[in-house]
Amino acid sequence: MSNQVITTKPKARINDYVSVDCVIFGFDFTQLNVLLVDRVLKDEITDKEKFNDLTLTGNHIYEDEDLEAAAARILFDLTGLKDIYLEQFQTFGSPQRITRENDKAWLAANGRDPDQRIITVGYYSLLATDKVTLEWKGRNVSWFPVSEVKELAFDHMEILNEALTALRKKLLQEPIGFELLPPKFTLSQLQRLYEVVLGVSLDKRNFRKKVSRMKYLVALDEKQKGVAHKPARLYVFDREIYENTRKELFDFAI
Amino acid sequence: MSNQVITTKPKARINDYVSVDCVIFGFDFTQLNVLLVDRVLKDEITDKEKFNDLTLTGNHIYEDEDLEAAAARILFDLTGLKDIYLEQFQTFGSPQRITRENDKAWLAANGRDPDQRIITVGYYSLLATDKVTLEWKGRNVSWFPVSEVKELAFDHMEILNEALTALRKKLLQEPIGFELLPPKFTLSQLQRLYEVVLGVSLDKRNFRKKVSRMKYLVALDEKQKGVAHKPARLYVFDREIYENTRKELFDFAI
DNA sequence: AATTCTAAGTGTTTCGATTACACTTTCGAA
DNA sequence: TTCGAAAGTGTAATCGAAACACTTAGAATT
Repeated sequence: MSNQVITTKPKARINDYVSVDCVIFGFDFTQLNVLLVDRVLKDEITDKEKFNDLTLTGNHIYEDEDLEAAAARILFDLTGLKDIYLEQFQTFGSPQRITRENDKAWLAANGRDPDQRIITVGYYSLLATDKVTLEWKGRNVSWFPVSEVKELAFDHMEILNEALTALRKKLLQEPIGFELLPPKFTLSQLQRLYEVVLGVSLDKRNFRKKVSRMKYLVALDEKQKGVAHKPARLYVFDREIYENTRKELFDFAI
Repeated sequence: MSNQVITTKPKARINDYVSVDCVIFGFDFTQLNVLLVDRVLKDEITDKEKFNDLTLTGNHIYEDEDLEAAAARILFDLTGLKDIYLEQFQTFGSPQRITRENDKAWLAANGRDPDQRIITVGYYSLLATDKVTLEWKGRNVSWFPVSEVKELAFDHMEILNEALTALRKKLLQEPIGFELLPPKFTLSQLQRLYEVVLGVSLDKRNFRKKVSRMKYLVALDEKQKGVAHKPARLYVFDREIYENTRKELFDFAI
């Protein structure tokens, strides 16, 4: 059986036992959202928005492809964007990852061995845009508020939970929140981001006092427009200042 | 060719493309050490203690085996110990992991395809003992001070560096230092552990003030014996108190 | 028995960060 | 012109971090 290669890259998978899954987070100034794909083909959908037919976006790894490159490729397919923030957070490889009957049935129906354990390298990514494809491989794609997702297909709920835990830890230590915001943002938007992701509420004055110490958060001579209240000042994150002034944390929690 | 199975477990590897590597750390009250294996068989050693023939301890994953179970198995083989602290820290899967000629030659000589990319799930483990086997699969095994290891076979130096970074981050946030100490230890030993692992020097009085706030660090009515100076009080880490009083950190570094 | 060596153990002050808390301002919309 | 809604601003109290030097207890030596 001949296999016509039409791209310049060889597209052979390294094997069927390893995949990369990508937990794509987005922020709409109100909630933290995650991009989910319906595993049922668009044509065949009967019962809309059943969470247990929703999955994270995953894919196999090609022969000459780095793990992170595979995650970036998934992202590019869904957003058309490159150079997106990506972070490897955990690898999942329990032999009993798939237990539910409907998951096994889906795998069998899609030509895979439901008892074959797959090792999945998990990445999460942070998007500052809500522009994504609405369809991927003939399947519906859409944003869901993380707080409302209670059940997903396969073990993807566990993967999402671990991604969220990793994101929170990271956010507590490094200024990655900016990856979820447009280049120019207000302090209230930034505060809301921290509140939503960490699940806490923060005092406005104390928050502003704290961020005013961060030199890499630069105030612009520019204000919000078209809002029905006092317009907020806009800020940018200056990566260069951050890289030059960042210091290691040595406040240990023994 | 028949293959006699003598254990009760099926010993088939899931495949040859995935492995688990285990970075085994130990602490001798003076230095942080790492357990390394000479990839050259004992019989064949000509030039002793060449770092570029030293490797971390890794292994394949069996069919019915969890990733962490595979790491625990490696540990058990080397120490005879179970329930060792284990932490998954990163998965390595670059297609160009092996570049050096001597590494490729070693793989070829050991019946493997030197150009076959292997995906390795990295765990680190913390040992409170220096008791380990001195031989593993016919190879020398020994402790080396982490600070003196500059070069390792394959990409194991990178893996060790990432493990060390992960260990430091973890140590800054959770009281895992106790895993590297015997059940009873002195405050000076604990301080030295933090200094060595984090690569800093700490003020004795401030350190003691800080740890005295940690309720799970329990002072015993017991002292060091046989030391040629004022004997230090012994302490234990009370895991139960820790679990019951631990609170999430919400001091974010924006 | 006295001396020496070595690490254990102990308190105070200064400084900076965290917390708690309420009113005025500026815009668009009605 | 008024109203609604979010932006923006300061102070006092408390807590933790950092800097810093001498005394004590035991083993080893004389």
